[in-house]
Order: sequence, then C-alpha cells, then structure tokens
Amino acid sequence: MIAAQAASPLKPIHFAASRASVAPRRATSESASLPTRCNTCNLREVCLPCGLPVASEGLLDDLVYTRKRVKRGETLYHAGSSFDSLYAVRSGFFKSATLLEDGRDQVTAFHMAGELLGMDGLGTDHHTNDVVALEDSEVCVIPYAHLEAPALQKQLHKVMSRELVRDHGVMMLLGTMRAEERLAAFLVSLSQRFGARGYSAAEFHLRMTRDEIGSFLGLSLETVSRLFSRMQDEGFISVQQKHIRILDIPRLKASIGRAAS
Amino acid sequence: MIAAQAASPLKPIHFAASRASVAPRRATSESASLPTRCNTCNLREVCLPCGLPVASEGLLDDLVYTRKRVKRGETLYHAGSSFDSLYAVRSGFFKSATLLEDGRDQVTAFHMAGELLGMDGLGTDHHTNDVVALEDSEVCVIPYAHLEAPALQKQLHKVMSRELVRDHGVMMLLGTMRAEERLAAFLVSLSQRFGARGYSAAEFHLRMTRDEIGSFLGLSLETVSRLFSRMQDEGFISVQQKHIRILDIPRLKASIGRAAS
DNA sequence: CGTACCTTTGATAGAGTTCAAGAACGGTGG
DNA sequence: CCACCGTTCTTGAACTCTATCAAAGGTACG
Repeated sequence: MIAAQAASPLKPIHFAASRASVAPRRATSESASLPTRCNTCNLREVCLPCGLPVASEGLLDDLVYTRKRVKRGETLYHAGSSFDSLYAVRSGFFKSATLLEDGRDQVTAFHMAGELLGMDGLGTDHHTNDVVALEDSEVCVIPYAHLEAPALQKQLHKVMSRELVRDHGVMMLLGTMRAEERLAAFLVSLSQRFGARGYSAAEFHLRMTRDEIGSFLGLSLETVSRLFSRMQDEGFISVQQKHIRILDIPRLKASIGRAAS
Repeated sequence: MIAAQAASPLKPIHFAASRASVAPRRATSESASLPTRCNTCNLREVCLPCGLPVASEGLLDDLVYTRKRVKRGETLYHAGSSFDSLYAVRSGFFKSATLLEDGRDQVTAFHMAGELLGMDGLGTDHHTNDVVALEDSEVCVIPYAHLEAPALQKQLHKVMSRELVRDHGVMMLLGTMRAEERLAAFLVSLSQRFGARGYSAAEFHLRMTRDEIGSFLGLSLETVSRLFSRMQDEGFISVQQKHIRILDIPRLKASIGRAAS
C-alpha cells in the first residue's frame, strides 16, 4: 500500500508518512506476547492508526493491542484469508504482493514501521494480497471491531483515503514514468519515509531484493541493477549491494521531472 | 477510481460493479435542481453508496441528495479544490485524471452510472484529481456529513476498500501486462460494467478517446489504435471508431492470460 | 566453508514510442 | 442541406528503451 512518492517536482504524488514530524526513537523489540498500549508506544508520532486527532486523547488509553512477531520470510496473511483485523507495523519491513493465476505476481507496496496494512480486506471480508516480512518484524493487531468507535472513524477514513492517493501515485509512476524516473521516485520515497522516522534520509539499507524493487516498479531486476550502476556513475548516489547513500538529493529529485540525463 | 478489471484468468483483479445483479433501467434525465431520494432512484441496484445492507432500509428514506448536472467537457471538481462531498454518478460518464507539474498527466479512472467518486479528498480535505464529464452527466451530491451515520460507516469502508483493491488491479495491469493484455483487460472491464447496468456487454460505445484510453493504460494513443486494428483483424472484436462489438468474449479474456497471439 | 541466492554486466532482440501525414468523423454555420 | 473546420483516428517508418538470455562474481546464511 505504500508507494513510491515523488516529492518535489511531482505535485500530485502525496506522501502519507512525511506529514508526521520527526520521531527519532526506534522501536525496541520487547517480549513477544505482551499487549501494547498506544499511549506509551514509541511510534506514537508516526503510527497512523494511533496518530489520532488531539481530541481523542482519552481514547488512546483504551487502545491496547496484541503484538505479533513475524520472522523474515514469513507471511503475515495470505490472499484469500479472512479479514478481521488491520495491522500496524511496529518494527521491521513488509511487502504486499498480488499473484495472478498465470503465475505473474507484483509487489504492490512496501511497509515500514508506523504504517498500517490490511485494508484490502475491508471490502470483501478476505484479503487480496499476500503480506510477507522482509526482515524480522512485529505488528500490532487491530481488530476491526475496535475501529468502529465513532471517534476513530474519521481517522480511518483518512488513512484509507491517503492510501488511495498513494496508489494513484504508483499508477502515475507505472503509467507515465520511464525506468530511471521510477527508480528515482522510489528512492526519494524511501528516503522521505526513513527521514520521517528519525533515520537518515541520505543513507539507508534496502530491505528488498532487486527483483522485488523491479516487480514494484514494473521493471526487470536487471534494469534496476543497471540503473543503480548508472546513477552511481553519474554521482547521484552510491550503491554497494543493499546500502544506498544519496549524494545529491536535489539532483535525484530533479531526475524524476525530466527523463534521463 | 474505476479500473480495468480482468475478470476471468486474473484472479486477484476484482470488480466492484459486477457484484450487483442486473438493473436494466437507465437513468432518465429529469429536471435539474430537484432533490433525489435514494429509495426511489432507479439506480438503486447498482449505486454503491445506496447499495446498503438490507438492515438499513429505514435509513434509505432519509437519504435525499441534491443533483448536479455536468455537461460534456465540464469539470466536476479540480485537483486542489476543497473536499466536502462525495458524488454518485446518476447518469453519464466521467474520467479522473492526475496532473504532474511537468505537464504529464494520467487518467486514473473512468466512472459510469452507479459509481462513487471523490474519495481521494477524504484524507487531506482537498481533492487530488480532476474529474471531468466525458458526456452530459448528472451526479448525486453526498455531503460527507451524511456519511457519518454509524449505519453507513461500514458500507463506506467497503466502498473504499473495494476501490483500493481495484487500484491494485490497475497496478497489476500497468506493472505486469503487455499492451494487448492491457487493452483486453480494459475491454473486459467495460463489458462487465455495462452488462451489470443492463446494457449490452457485447456491444457498446466508448465515451473516451484513444488518447484517454492510452493514458489510462500507460500506452500511446497510436498503440491503442493499432491494437484495436489488430484485434479486429484477429476476429476478437469489431471496431468502428467508438463503437465496439466483442465477438468472442472467451478469447478476449484468454488473451489477458498469456500475452500476444 | 560451501551452497544457494542475489547482483552485476554484456549482447541481442522485441515491444512500444515517436514523428509524420493522410483519412474519417462530428459539429457549426451559412 | 452542404461545406468547412477542428478534432480524432489510422497507418507507416525509424528509433529507443527495456526485456530477455546468458554467464560470471559476490554475499550471506546455514
């Protein structure tokens, strides 16, 4: 559900996470089965489900969720499984993917800490994606019933609407951008999202493979690899395997606007 | 927000409108400024906002909306305009499009009678698309405040979630399909949606130009035109300008699964 | 420490875009 | 009712981008 957002030159592509101001603490992994209280959660500032309007402070006390661990490579839920909860990522990293009958599949989103997933199941009572952890992760399980409180409704609408807007951003990306623009937009999005969570916006570790990036961006893994190399040659970024350093953010952003160099 | 859905060979691409069973009446255009009552609306069976669960029958009586006419080429709302209502299409045809700063734009959805639009504005209080009528049209204006009734909440969630799923279908389409598959999926989607509304599923009139189709599908207008010609040569369909007749629906659907002929 | 996976890089080919020009259509006004 | 104009559609030819095939390094994990 998370998208590549091109921040600067691409006006209409919005970015959910960037609205939250910095929250520099990282989620610590505590013991597994303990419940979590939103009002003491150290992701409060970026966690969308808990990023409730000020009015509902009292309500936060009641929001206690169970946590669930998902190890790298494990599935949080499968397409077709029944829907009864949403999930907020407490720590780690996930991908959502949709599988076609003929075997093709596509990564539709990447999710990092503080982001909400599972909304694809709201409509039909069963999920339509697979969600898989790309590293050892932990989520808060939010039973759908909890979200029926009137005070939470508007917030939920906002989260869902933002997701719609984000998906439109991905549609733009897939529909109108060339390969290098797509990858640049993807990097800018990651950069902003890491930045919003208190991590470095200029240097980070990719949790996904070239293949998964390619699937998300509608490109082959070889093209992704080649583009990383080319961008490095051109001095925008530095790449060593999964370590990315963005050397010239403005130029990276600019490369989204008008195609290749 | 409406997408090209590939029905058969592409499992995960869902199709909101097809769930409604046939509703063979067409919307008649009455006088302009009269309010509309949902429980007498002849789109009841397909109109999503009004397609409420049986439980809420009494509620339907209260749902009275004002109508608004939008002539061909006119804009229902612009990107950036403030959000306060959703719109249900009573008659006519719309496109949603998103514009990038550099001038590129993309059609993100087509909307026909009975479909709901405007949800892109829920998150940020202002819309992120332009919505333009492709023929003289009429919408029901649904003030957001009306939707805060608890009985309507779940329904609204479902509509939004279905839209998320549909957007994922478009992402699949743009991310993994080749040109001919995309166009086939698009035609199948239109066919099903017309069918669900009581019109012929095998023969219909395109309301949009080749350019708009191409924009939606991530293709150039020339490619769209060429593909129409090729499909006609191969006997799937018959095309004369905007009149489409699908001669072999199974074969059309099959051509989505495995690429070109 | 070995094996499986991931990444890089090259060569080739194919799909789709772009540029261009002519044809068909639809609406308008005389 | 017909002629005209602008828009839309079709089709061709050349080119570009990206996928595909292939093979060699690297890394990480068990």
